[in-house]
Amino acid sequence: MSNNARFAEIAALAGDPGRASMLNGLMDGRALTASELAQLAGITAQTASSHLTRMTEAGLLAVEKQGRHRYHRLASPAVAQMIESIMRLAAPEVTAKPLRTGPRDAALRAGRTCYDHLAGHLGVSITDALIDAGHLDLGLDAGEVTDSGLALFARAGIAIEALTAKRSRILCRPCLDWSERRPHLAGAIGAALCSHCFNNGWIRRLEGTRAVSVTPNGQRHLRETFGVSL
Amino acid sequence: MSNNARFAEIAALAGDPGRASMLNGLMDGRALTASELAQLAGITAQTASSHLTRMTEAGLLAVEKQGRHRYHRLASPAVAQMIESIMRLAAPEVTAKPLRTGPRDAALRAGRTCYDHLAGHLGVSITDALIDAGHLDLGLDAGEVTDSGLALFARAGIAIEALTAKRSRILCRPCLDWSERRPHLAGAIGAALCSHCFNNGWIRRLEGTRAVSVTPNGQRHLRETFGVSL
DNA sequence: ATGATGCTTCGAAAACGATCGAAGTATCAA
DNA sequence: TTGATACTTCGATCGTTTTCGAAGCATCAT
Repeated sequence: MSNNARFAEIAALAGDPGRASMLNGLMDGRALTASELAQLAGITAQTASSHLTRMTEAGLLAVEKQGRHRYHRLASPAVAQMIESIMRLAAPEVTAKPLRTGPRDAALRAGRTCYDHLAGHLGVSITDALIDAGHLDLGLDAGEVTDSGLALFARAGIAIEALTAKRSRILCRPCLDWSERRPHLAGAIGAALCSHCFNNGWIRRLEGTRAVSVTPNGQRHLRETFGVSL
Repeated sequence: MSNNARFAEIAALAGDPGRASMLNGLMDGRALTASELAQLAGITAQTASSHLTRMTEAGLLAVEKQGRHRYHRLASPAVAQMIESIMRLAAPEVTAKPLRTGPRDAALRAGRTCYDHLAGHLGVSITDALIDAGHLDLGLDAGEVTDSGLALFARAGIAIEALTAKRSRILCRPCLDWSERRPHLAGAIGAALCSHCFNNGWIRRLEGTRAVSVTPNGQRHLRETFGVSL
């Protein structure tokens, strides 16, 4: 198959509303079952199954069989990056007034994971606090951690040297937040910060969703260490 | 329209073989006429016209009217980035043996522009030379210019400070080369290096194509300044 | 075993989108 | 004005894709 045909095939896969919903649903990095994805996309199990098969064969998804469940996840960070780059074009003007989609997903808007970093009000608040304090500098495409930021992460016990050492991944970049319509911190630093929060019990995942809640302990640490007011 | 519908719409636009050809053809950053794009995609002018209209309305392309010609180009670097991220997934294994597509596009394989930086044998050679000499360090996602690299670019008259100052764009990153199946230098540095080569007459665009050829003068400078052997 | 759950395969109906011929508008060159 | 070129619009056709009901297979619980 020619390069161009493969290009079109990949893009076309992402170009169906049902499949697009599933891909977006997997953007938090977790693996979901076929049924969950079907419900998420608002289609029947049969339809979802066919979509999932096609996306797996094309290398977009990876499957893991566990008993009678089949867990689907994005096959690689490269897939997540493609999805994000499409999102960015699909995003309405950042200046558009934030339309509230209803109280149903208040928890998601408050805080959630976005592939491997933090998003929602939580993610944006942390990012804003870091920028305001001069620890971080975000452009449209890339970003940089300042010297004071490096010192801060070091004090917090996040080893930045280990991240910069293997330069296989971009250290610091912005990622457009769906609910807040503003950028939050992504890249290796964003991922490290997210796992740090999980590991220290600062945040907890709400059972069965991609939403996360901040524990009282986490609230204190985020305020004291990073100057985040939630 | 919901976010998800817009996401699917954008992806679907890139998911048609004809439109995919056009988008790829515009990846060198130039603006092409509707006829050129139609021929490139192997479709009639009518079909191309409808495709171009749709992509323009969706914000993927920008048009400029000049006499009876209409010049189409990618609407923004964000569009180029999306295309590249899809390309990356569509690319066959990098380990695959480089299949030669015929002598017809030998010039393109030798050297061409890729959106705003250099690609082909030329682009990869420069990148390799910089890496070998320890001026550059490229990972999968990101890259870094070493101190010796910064000094080298400064000596060559490329103002890196101006690029790092406005951090709105990523400075240095790899971009997968189609013909060489290996990464070449992209990002703000890649773009700066490319225009430097054009401005100093080191390379010249072959009339009506995205191919570039190295002038004798350029050959000498590239060898002496950057240690590139072509 | 028996029934329930999770998922896939098959097949047919329905919707959609790409394509191009034909005709129309706009610009250029005499 | 006349004819050529560049592009768009209209309309009809045709192939593809999506979709879901029905049925089948695999796993689990009892």
